[in-house]
Amino acid sequence: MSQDAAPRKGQRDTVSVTLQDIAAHAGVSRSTVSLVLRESPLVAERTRRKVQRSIKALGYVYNRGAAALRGSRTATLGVVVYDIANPFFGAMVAGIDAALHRQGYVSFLANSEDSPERQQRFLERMREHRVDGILLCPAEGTDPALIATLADWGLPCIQVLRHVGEPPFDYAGTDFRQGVCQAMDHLVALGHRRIAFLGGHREHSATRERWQGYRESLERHGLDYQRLLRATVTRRDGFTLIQQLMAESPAPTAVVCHNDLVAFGAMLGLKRMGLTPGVDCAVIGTDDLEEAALGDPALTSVATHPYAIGEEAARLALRRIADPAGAREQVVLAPRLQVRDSCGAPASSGPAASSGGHY
Amino acid sequence: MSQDAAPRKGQRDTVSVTLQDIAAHAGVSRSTVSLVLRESPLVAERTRRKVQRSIKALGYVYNRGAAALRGSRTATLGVVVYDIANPFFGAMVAGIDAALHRQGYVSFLANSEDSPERQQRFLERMREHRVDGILLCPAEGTDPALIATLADWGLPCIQVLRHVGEPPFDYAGTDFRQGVCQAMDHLVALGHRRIAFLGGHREHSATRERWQGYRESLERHGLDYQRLLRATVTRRDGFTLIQQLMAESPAPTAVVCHNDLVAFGAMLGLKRMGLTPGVDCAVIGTDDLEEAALGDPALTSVATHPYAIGEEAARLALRRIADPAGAREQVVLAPRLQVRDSCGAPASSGPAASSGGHY
DNA sequence: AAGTGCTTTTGGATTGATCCAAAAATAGAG
DNA sequence: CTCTATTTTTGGATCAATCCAAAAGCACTT
Repeated sequence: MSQDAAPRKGQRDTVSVTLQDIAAHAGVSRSTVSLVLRESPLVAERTRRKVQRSIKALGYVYNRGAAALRGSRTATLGVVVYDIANPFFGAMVAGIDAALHRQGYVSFLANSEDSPERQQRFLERMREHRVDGILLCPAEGTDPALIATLADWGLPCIQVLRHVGEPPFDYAGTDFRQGVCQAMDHLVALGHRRIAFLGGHREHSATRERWQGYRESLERHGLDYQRLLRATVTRRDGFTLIQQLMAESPAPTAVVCHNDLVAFGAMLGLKRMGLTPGVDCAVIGTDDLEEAALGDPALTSVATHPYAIGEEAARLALRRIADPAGAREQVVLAPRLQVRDSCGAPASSGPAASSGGHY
Repeated sequence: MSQDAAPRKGQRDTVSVTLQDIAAHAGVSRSTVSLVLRESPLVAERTRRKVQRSIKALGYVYNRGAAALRGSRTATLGVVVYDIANPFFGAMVAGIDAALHRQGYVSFLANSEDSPERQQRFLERMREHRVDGILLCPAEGTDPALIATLADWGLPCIQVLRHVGEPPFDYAGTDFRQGVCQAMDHLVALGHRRIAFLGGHREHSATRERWQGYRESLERHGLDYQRLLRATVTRRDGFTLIQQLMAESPAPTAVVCHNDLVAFGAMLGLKRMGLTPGVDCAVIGTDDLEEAALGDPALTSVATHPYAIGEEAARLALRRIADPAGAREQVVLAPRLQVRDSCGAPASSGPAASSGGHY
């Protein structure tokens, strides 16, 4: 009879070791063991060691679910992106992952595919799982009220890359406006005066910021030529649009692209027309993906540091969880123009210097 | 005094609505509400509706943590990949995500960066979170004993893409051997007789399978030329290795690459030498990433369907969770050669037909 | 009216940790 | 050798659900 109660070898997965068991083994109370596990400074050194020995001896596994039920943290976070197959987001998620891991956090990932409905379902599920916070790259068409809803739910939310709703909110991203300005300045310095902008999702903060940078730069440099082609953000779009554009008269001598994928497409489109990227038309991308350096020609690109954005977003989330009432923060990294071979001076001018304007 | 106990508007996050509250509101017991939530057929239709109305009225949020404590499932899964920034894995994760979401599951993601230590830490954390199962793309250098350890932990584990340890185990992937064979057959049919293989991680099932396909094909077609260049799996490797290879004498007339990234690098390397991919040397990739179709020239590639692999892996995981003692399964998808412009007949022969061998 | 076989519903025990106020042990001062 | 002050330790209540055996309700027979 009493034999039945003994823990059976090799079948431990049914009956798991609990705090109680360790307490008994170490000759202390449940509470003390709990304190040891949470590395409380209250516990005396000798006791701590004794308990830790018992933990090892019994092969104890901490039950985070049980801890979360009584405590206030789950040490989990929800991460929503809209296109995980895009290497930009891959790198960003890698950054998030690295930063969270260091702090003992772990994250649920969802791919919204830019569908607000999918996004909503995932967020509701995250609420049921009692995550400590959310990292959100809002899907296109996200209701701005969502941010307030999450606040009502008591769920800290850090927006990443794009943002919706009214400030103040927590946000981590890059200064896309400044990035485009850098690209434009560089082109103007090389002598370009007809510069087009290629691509950009419909209505989004990240797109608006780029367009703003484009328009501002035109004005600042007193350029008349303005050509802003909206489109989605794929390689194929770049391929198609550049060919339309180069058939116009006058054609641009340079294009700045919404992202690297569009730029790759544009370079390919130029080649398809028998033109040489960087000679017949300068091309600048945005993101500086790994492949940019190995393009043909190597692509000049505005580096937006997705890995770093991910890290910053994760850190910000942890700060907000620690201090939910703290002032909202906006971490905006500075982009950096990575100059390579895809943009030279305009065709008619020599390999001339930084004083623009002989076109 | 008693006013203080009343739930305060707009501050509901401190005191949450529980089953008990709903039971009281609907005039039934806690157990009945629980049954309704789990869609048990035991509950009478009238009762169900009454309870559901109360759930809506009180704005109840299911607490999955509490449910998991008493019940046996957490409806969560751990997913480990080794390079989330690689678009192949991005697509795979998207497939996993889609399949899990449909079943109400949600997944923790970790990026091991091919470090067995990071992988180990994550798996331990997953155990503490009591996930129902693991989808594992084992990091390079993973101890084969890991699979047995996970089994000891009572954690179902589906290996994806690569596998370690002894069969039987659960696995989802592609038949890489067959993929390489398809590529080789195609090249031989076009008249190629000197075909090299480029790239491949050190020791891995997924690499071994490809090499096996290469060697088998050489033998089957009676080819003497054999050149297998090991390397890691990046664009840069392809770029470097192809240039070494083409400087040899005799040089190959075609290369099959470990993945598309290596193939892109190889095409770029050929151009750098003044050669034309698809004319001076045929190139075939593996994976068929989105960018393959838009390469210059468009890349012929063995499609390995990462999204589908992700879906299959997720489905297999759910099956194994439902039936932990069931027979182990290996879901191996068939790859498909996607013919494009990067491989023609060898330079000296005409645009000749399917009867190989005039070289 | 009692008995039979269903379908529904129920309360108490249980899961495994944390919180908290209070008790116990120890150190230091007079 | 007390008495206080400080450091450690503790047990009971609690978190919010599920499990399970038993009770209640209900429709039919007989």
